[in-house]
Parts: sequence; structure tokens; C-alpha cells
Amino acid sequence: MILKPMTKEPNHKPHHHGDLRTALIQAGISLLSEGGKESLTLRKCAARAGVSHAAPAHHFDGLAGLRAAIAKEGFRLFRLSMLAACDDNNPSDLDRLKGICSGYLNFAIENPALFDLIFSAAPMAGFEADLEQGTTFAYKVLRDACAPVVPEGQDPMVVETQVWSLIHGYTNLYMAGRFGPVDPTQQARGPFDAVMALLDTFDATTSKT
Amino acid sequence: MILKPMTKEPNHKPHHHGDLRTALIQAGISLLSEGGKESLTLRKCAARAGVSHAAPAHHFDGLAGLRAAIAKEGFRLFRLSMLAACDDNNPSDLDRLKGICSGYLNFAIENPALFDLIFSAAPMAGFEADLEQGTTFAYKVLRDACAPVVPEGQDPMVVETQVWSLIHGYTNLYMAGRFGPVDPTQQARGPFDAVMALLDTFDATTSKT
DNA sequence: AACCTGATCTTTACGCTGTCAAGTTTGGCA
DNA sequence: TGCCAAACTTGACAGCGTAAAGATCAGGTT
Repeated sequence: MILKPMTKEPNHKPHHHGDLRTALIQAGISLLSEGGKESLTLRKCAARAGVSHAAPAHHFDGLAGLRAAIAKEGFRLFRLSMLAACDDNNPSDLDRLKGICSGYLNFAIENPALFDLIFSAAPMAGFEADLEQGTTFAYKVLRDACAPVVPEGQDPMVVETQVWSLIHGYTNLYMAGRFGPVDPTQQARGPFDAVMALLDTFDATTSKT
Repeated sequence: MILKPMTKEPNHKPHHHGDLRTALIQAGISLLSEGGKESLTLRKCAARAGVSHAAPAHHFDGLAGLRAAIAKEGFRLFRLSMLAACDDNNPSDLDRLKGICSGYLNFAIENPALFDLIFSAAPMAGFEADLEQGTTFAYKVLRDACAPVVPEGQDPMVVETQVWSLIHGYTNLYMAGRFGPVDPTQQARGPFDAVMALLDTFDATTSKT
């Protein structure tokens, strides 16, 4: 009688490669951080993973699918960056919100091409479902940080829109060099204090205690 | 001996185009608005202008140069859109600023790919000089609109950074569909009122008369 | 008049890209 | 065992940016 392997993973195991799908995503992230968004290529990802140029087609639906998958992972890292910037010991609600925003900018400075990718919807048409999941996942961090400073009786969406627009706009403009040269060491962040100062005004609306 | 053509037939068109450079830029803008940023191609621009695919090389330094030239024209149109949205009869300083911001969003809705192009620095590396000229040209409109609401003794850069980040961030997020589907008719602009509401708070800082 | 020179545009070619179609390998199962 | 479907390879194709070299033309020089 034939003995069947008892320990079998529930998922289909790739035959040649250990986990090609993950390897391709990681290769793509590396390519993005090394050569910018122009360097993200199906063929380069395949070569870096050690497979033929057409192998990615079996794991992603074309380049758009790969980009969507990378964006999904990018949102996960983005969320971690936001949380890492405000894990101080019991800061105030406002300090926590400012920390989240600081992490927002940090992530863009540390991963410029990946930040660009996750917020560019165009080249991932047809994958809105995957993207929306990643968006809401990361957006929840910002939403939770905004909640404590929302005035009573006001729609939380108002403050969320204001804060998100503010930090997202500053980050984009800073990364595009509109506030001067970008400093990859995060020492010089341009007039970021102006953003923090405006966030400070959100405190006054609720500090009635 | 292989016979060679002794008489040259006029199979070549006249080697002079009226204003090929301008025609290529206009063709590029049309391509952007019709097919999105992926449709902007040197060869398509050349074909639309009725010249061979390599003709643009003599007027622009590659694709990056064409993009920079298109961006420069885009900034001019962008400035006009901002000004057109606030040419009411003697509005207040704050209403004027809100009109500028409304025009900011209008331009992005009406010219999504062009708006994307003018604020994406990456694919135009080496042409910062051209771009900075266009940026400052359009930025001056926003700066002038911010000036009247700057509190006395404060650096105008603070308010400019806050307002620019706010409107730029909202426009980008709205265009990326983060506030729901984009409405090309400009009827539904998402939670844009939240941005306007925050701009209203800038009034209180100076209304001491 | 003939000549030349630089600018403009064409032609050809190369490598890289995404994508498709068809063939090959492999692991697991009846 | 023999088969099957998934994973991957191979080959081909059109479109892309770019470079080199040829063709044409306008205008000034001699």
C-alpha cells in the first residue's frame, strides 16, 4: 500500500518554487525602493525571483494585478509606520494624532515609490476591491486617532477629511519637492511645523474640560 | 548591377511643419484627456501631429522633456482654472481664497491626467528648472489669495503651507476615489464642505477689526 | 549662379516591455 | 499504475523609447 504524506499543508503548494507569489511581491517592493516606480516590471520581478518572464501571469492578473498586490502589502507597512510613530507612553489624544501624521510622512520619506503606488489608483483599474480593503485598513488608524478630537454632535467624517487631506497633501507636496529638496534622513521635513500647528487648533474645539 | 531609382518620387512630405513643438504639446494634452496618463506616448503624439515617430526628439529631450513641456502648459491652464473660479464681484478675502481652492479641485476634475502629470515630479527628472517656473507661477495665485488672511506678525508660509496642503490633499484623495466615485460633472464633490469649513476658521484669526 | 551649412524630419534598427498561445514539468490522487 | 491540473517555460508579437544615419529644405556666402 502507498503511504500518503500525513503532513500536508491545506493550501496548494507550488511545485517548483516555495512561495512564488510572495517572492514576486517582495521582489517588486525591492525594485520600487531601489529604482523608483519605473523599475517595477513583471520581467524584472520574475528574474529576481528566479523564474521565467511569464511566470507571474499565473499568480497575478497582469501588471495591474501585481501592483494591486504590492499596494495591499504596502498599506500594511504604511499602517505599521503610522502606529510606530506614536507608541509613546500615554500621550494626549492630540499628540497621538500628531504622531500618526508624523508616521504618515515618515512612511513616504522612507518608501517614496511604494507610497506613490498605494495612492495611485489609475494603474490598478479592476482591482478596486483589493485596494479598498487596504485603504480602509490603514484609514482606520487615522480615523481612530481623529475620533477623540471630534467635537460633540459633529460628523466625524468632517475632522477625518480635514486631517487626512492636510497630512496627505503636505506629504505629496513635500515628496514632489515643492517645499525644497527632500531629505531622506528625515532631518529636514520642510515647513511641517505648519501642519502640526494647524492640528493644534483641533484641540481647542474639544478642550472644554 | 542592381538598378537604383534615378528619379526621386515625392514620397517624402515637406520637412517643415508649421509649429511642430506646439502641435506635439497639444497632441499630448489631447491624448492625456482622452486616454489617461498611459496614453501619453512619443509615438502617438508624433502620429497625431502627422510626423514620423522620431520627430519629437528634435524638439524635446525624450519623453521626460515632452512631459515637462506639457506640464508647463498644464500649469498655465491650472492657474486660469483657479482664477476663473473666483472672479465674482468683489468677494471677501476669505471667499476669494475659497474660490481659488474650488478652482483647484475643478481643474483636477476636468483634467485628471494633466493634473496628475503636473504634480508628479518623478518622470521629469532633469527638468526641474522648467517645472519650478510653472509651479511658482501657479503657486503665486494661491499665495496672493492666502496673504489677506495671514495673521499679523506670522510668516505667510505657515498659512500657505496649511491651505495648499489641505486643498492639494483633498483633491488628490478625491481624484483617487477615496471619498467615493468621482463625478466628472462636478455635481458631487464628496465631503468638500469639510475643507471649506476649515478654511472658514482662517477668517477668525484676522477678523479683529 | 553654385555651394555649403545647419535645422528639420524620415528611416532603420535595437533592446525592453506586457501579453498571449502552446508546450513542458511536477506533485498528488483515483 | 496512469492520469490530471496546476506551475512554470518557451516562443512570438506589437508597442514603447531611443539612437544613428540618411533625406530634404531654408537661407546665407562666395
